[in-house]
Formats: sequence, C-alpha cells, structure tokens
Amino acid sequence: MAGQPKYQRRKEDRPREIADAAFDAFAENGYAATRIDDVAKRAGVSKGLTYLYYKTKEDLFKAVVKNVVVRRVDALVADVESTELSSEAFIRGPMLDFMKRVPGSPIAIVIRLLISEGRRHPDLIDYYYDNVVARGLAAISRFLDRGVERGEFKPEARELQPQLFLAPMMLSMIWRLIFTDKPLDTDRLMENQIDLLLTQIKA
Amino acid sequence: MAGQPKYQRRKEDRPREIADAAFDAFAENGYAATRIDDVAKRAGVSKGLTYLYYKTKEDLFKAVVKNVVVRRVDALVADVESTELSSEAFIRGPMLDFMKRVPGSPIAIVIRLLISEGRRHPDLIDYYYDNVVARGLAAISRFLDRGVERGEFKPEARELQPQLFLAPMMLSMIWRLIFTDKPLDTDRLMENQIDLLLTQIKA
DNA sequence: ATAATTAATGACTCATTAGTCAGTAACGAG
DNA sequence: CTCGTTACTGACTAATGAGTCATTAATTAT
Repeated sequence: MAGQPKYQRRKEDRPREIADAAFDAFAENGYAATRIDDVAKRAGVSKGLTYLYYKTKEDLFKAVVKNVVVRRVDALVADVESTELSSEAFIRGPMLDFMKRVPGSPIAIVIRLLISEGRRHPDLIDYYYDNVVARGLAAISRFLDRGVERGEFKPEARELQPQLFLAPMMLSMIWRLIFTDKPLDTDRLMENQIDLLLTQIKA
Repeated sequence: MAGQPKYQRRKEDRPREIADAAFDAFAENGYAATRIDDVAKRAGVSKGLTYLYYKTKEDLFKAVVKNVVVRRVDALVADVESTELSSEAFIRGPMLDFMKRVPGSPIAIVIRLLISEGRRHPDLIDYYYDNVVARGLAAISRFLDRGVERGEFKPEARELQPQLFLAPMMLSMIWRLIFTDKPLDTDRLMENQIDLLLTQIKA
C-alpha cells in the first residue's frame, strides 16, 4: 500500500533547477525583493534545499548571472568567427538579427540585475565584463579588421569604436526595461544605425 | 543657563532637506537597501519626522525622482527652443555638451532607480516619460524640422528617429553605471555619432 | 528484507527595518 | 514671563525574510 513518494532525490538536477527558478524570480522582482522561499516554491523544493546547494542568497545570485550569460555569448562569438558571408551580408543578416533579439532576451534581465545590484558584487561585474563585453567588442573589432583586409571596408573602419554598433541596441534594451508599453520601433532604430555605419565605411 | 536648543523647527525646509538626503542614500545603495533611519540621519532629523512629511518610503521615493528630474529638463528644452545658432553649430555645441554631461549627472542615478524599481511604480514611469522623455524627443524633432525649413538639413532629416541622437549617450550612461572603472571614451562615442548623423542629413 | 546513507523537509531563530505614537521641547501669542 | 500649539523625538511594535538544524524518508548496499 505504498503511496506516491513525496519527492524524488535528484542531486544532479537540483542546482540547475533552483538557479533557473531564481532567474525567473529575480527577473520578475529584482534581487532584493525576491525571497528564497519564492525561489524554492518555483523550483518545487523546500527552502532548506536551496541552502544545501547555495550557501547564501548572494551565491545564488552569482550562479544565476554566470549561468545565463555564458551560454549565449559563446554561440554569438562562434557565429561571428565562422561566417562565410560577406561582411555587409553578415552585418545585415545574422548580426542584426541577434541584436534585434537581445532587448527581449534574458540578457536584458541580467543587465537590469547588474545595474541595480552590481555595485555590491564587483567580482560579478568583472566576470561579466571579461566574458561578455570584452569578448563581444573584440569580436566586432576583428570583424571590422577582416572587412578591411578583404577590401570590403575602407581602412578608416578600423578606427570605429565597436560600441557605435551596439548603442541603439542598448537604448532599445533600456527603453523596454523601463517603458514596457510605450511604443518604439526598436528594429528600425538598429537598422538605421547599421545603414549609417555601412554608408560610412563601405569601400 | 539655557543650553543650546536640541533642534530648530524648520517646517518649510524639512521636506527638501529630507528628499535631498534620500536622493544621496538611494544613489549610493538603491531603493531597497536604503533604510529610512539612514535618510533621517543624513538629513539630521529623527526617523519620525521623515514620516511626518512623507507617509511611506514609496512616497519619499517618488518625491525624489520628481524633484531631481524636473529642474534639469526644463533648462535643456528652453535652450533648444531659444537658440540663435545654426542647426549644426547648436548640435555640435550646446547639445553635445549637454549629452556629454548626462552620464555623470544625477539623471543617470534616476535612470538607475527607474530601471531597478520602476516596475513597482508605474505612475512614476508615466510621469518620467511625459515630463522628460516625450518632451526631450519632441524637442529634437522640432529642431530637425526647423533645420529642414531653414534649408540646413535635407528633407529626409524629418524621418530620423530622435533616439538615434541619444543612443550613444544612453550606452555611455549604462556603461558608467555598471563598469565604473573600465575605460571608454564616451565623449568620442557621442562625437562620432553626431558626425555620422550630420554627414547624412546636412543639405 | 534490513540497515546505512544522505537528499530533502519545514518549523524554528534571530536580525532587520517599515511604520507608529506618546511624550518633549521650540517658539510665537498674549 | 506664562501658556498653547505643534514640530520634532526616539523607543516601541509588528512583520518580514535570511539562514539553521533536528527530523524524515527516498535510495543504495548488504
């Protein structure tokens, strides 16, 4: 007459399940306003278990940022490095597509967390800078260099700050984070910027 | 033999003193991590007095955002509307100067607060949108129109999204909020964007 | 089947802090 | 110099939520 077991023991999966639940909770309410109890409930576990895998709330926060971030950037950088397309076709195609997706993606959520809580976790900032920002910027720079070498871009392209490509993406992201419902054609904003830049640097 | 009085009664000045202290505290620690006790101590008053002038912590938060914001934007908009300079000279002069100053100004702090806490205060978002964002964007649009009418800009200038002017300012602001110490020539970023845009729209 | 191991639970403690309110003292009126 | 008004104080309450740990039960080994 054994009933259903109350729970399964799943040592391997728990940490990830808990981190995912925490990500959702942080995304909805921010770090400070998220209770560990909520995270546990979302993950379908007890509060105590959360503390078995993550010693403190801050530990959990760090795990969340690291998890979400690493997967995405790897994919993009690999894409940039391995493309067979012409420089212009790549920018207008895969790169623009990627940028359009970012403002609605988990990356935006992580950015919000970094803006609100980052100052209390300097090592997290460094981690994010090294693994996301620096790598992303370097990839764009290498891409510009390659365009120049191939004769697709003018030599001045090398002087462009890579951030110029990302600025409208950034504004779109912040816009959506703050003014969820106010209209802004973020796609067109990014397209226009790409047009501006390409007109300037095309050989 | 009367000692120094313990305090002065300053009904008129207290609200502002408290709001200013709160701004400093919020800027340093964010909304959630700021204790009313801290604010009171900074303002040199007791905790109870804070509650005499602001019914809740949220009330205080709203007062802070509104205070800091209104003063600045009024000045800029007036400047844009009343300038005697040529369109290009104005953009490269006063407008660029203003943009360069924003990332290090209290406006950046308010933006951080809106990003982290805004979702729990929708009326604050609306207030900020109406009084800052909408007005700023409208001012840029009118300015472009005027340039076209005067024959300084091509007619296509009317089609430009005003946000294109602001995107690098936004990126610079966020960069400084997150990566306080990582180098980025934010001034050059904004100058380059202005160059790009002017080359495109100059008659 | 039974025992040993340990993943998982949830009731508990304890520190923190938003918000209250009875009392105190500054200050102006008479 | 009173006396009345009220700006101001600070000790208090009530609620919340991070982190603990003794206990329970799923699983594995024998």
